[in-house]
Amino acid sequence: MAHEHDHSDACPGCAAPPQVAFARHDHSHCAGDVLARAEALAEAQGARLTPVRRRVLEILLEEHRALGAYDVLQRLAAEGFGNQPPVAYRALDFLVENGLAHRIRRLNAFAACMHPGEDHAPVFLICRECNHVAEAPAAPVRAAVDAVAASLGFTVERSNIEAMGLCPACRGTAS
Amino acid sequence: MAHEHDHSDACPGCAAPPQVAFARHDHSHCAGDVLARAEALAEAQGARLTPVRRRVLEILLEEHRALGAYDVLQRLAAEGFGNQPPVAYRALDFLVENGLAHRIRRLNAFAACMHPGEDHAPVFLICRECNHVAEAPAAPVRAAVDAVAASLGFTVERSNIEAMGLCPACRGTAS
DNA sequence: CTTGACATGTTATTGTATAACATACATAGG
DNA sequence: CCTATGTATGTTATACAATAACATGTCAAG
Ligand SMILES: [Zn+2]
Ligand SMILES: [Zn+2]
Ligand SMILES: [Zn+2]
Ligand SMILES: [Zn+2]
Repeated sequence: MAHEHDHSDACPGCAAPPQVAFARHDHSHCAGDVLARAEALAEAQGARLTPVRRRVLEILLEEHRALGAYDVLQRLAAEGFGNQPPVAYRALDFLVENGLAHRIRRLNAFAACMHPGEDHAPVFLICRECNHVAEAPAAPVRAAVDAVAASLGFTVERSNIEAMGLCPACRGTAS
Repeated sequence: MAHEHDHSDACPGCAAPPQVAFARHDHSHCAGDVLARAEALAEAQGARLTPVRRRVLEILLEEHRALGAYDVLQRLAAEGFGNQPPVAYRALDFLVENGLAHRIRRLNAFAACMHPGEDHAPVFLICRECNHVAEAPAAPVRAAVDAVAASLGFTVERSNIEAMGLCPACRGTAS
């Protein structure tokens, strides 16, 4: 489980962020679901989801938002894991490398992947007001990138597609 | 002029990068052209292209590649401008803000905009071998991003679209 | 048991970016 | 002319992000 408490109760980890996500997903259970899928995926790939790595993934899922490496590190240290930057960076890099998390370059931060296993080329929508990050599937976007790259003879291997703007909640408030 | 020397001669600034860009543009004159357009654009927008700012833009154009803020700073200092980080960051931020340069987050670097004034949503193609960066127009990509954002009620204001991969030259070499 | 591969941990350093404040310079209003 | 105001530049200092290099621990193959 991603949380130490019953998920059907008020969930501090999930409910905490005031900006409760603009994506329409089952927020109260997504963390647990994703973690289960992530475990299966790691197993299938022969990747070892060790305690630190797993805990980092859980932390990202519990927060349900983008966290800086040092934020993660702080939590790890409080739980008895190493308290030096490489501990966090190595675990985060592992997760990114294995498709279990993403790096949000605009924020110098990391977020759990909400669709592990599904071969996806995600677009990240970042609200400039509440800082909430949504991971949206974007096959068409990736296709368009590939097309323009191909026209220049460039071969795309990885891509970061990040958009800043206003989420529905914050756009309403701003009026 | 962007250069102190006659551009029809061998141009150290322009010819230097071994990887001569995979985009098909007139490299020997693009810097001068872009600078001229940038000046006109700044004028039109009421933005003041002061000596430092202009010099930073020239540096980016001369190198014709993505430069870190500290690379730029080093050159500025060598020419008698301030030698502290904010000097470079402020000029670079100004250029980005006014559409005269772009920030390549993946590289923690900045590059002159090759199409100033044209309302463009650029895609950056970054070669992992030679580090060359090409700025490709990408209206279809931006449209796709807008579409997925709209479906979630998100309003896109700015976007970073960066792709890592192999440029034509390096793909040939790698074989 | 020894070896090798890999994960974790630590120390130290490098690289990137901004806060806060001081100074210069223009230009508009009195 | 002179001062107020806005904006640009410069400096010091610090915060934030990432990696290099090395030491220790763990486990499984040979
Ligand atoms: Zn949740
Ligand atoms: Zn928001
Ligand atoms: Zn050139
Ligand atoms: Zn290349």
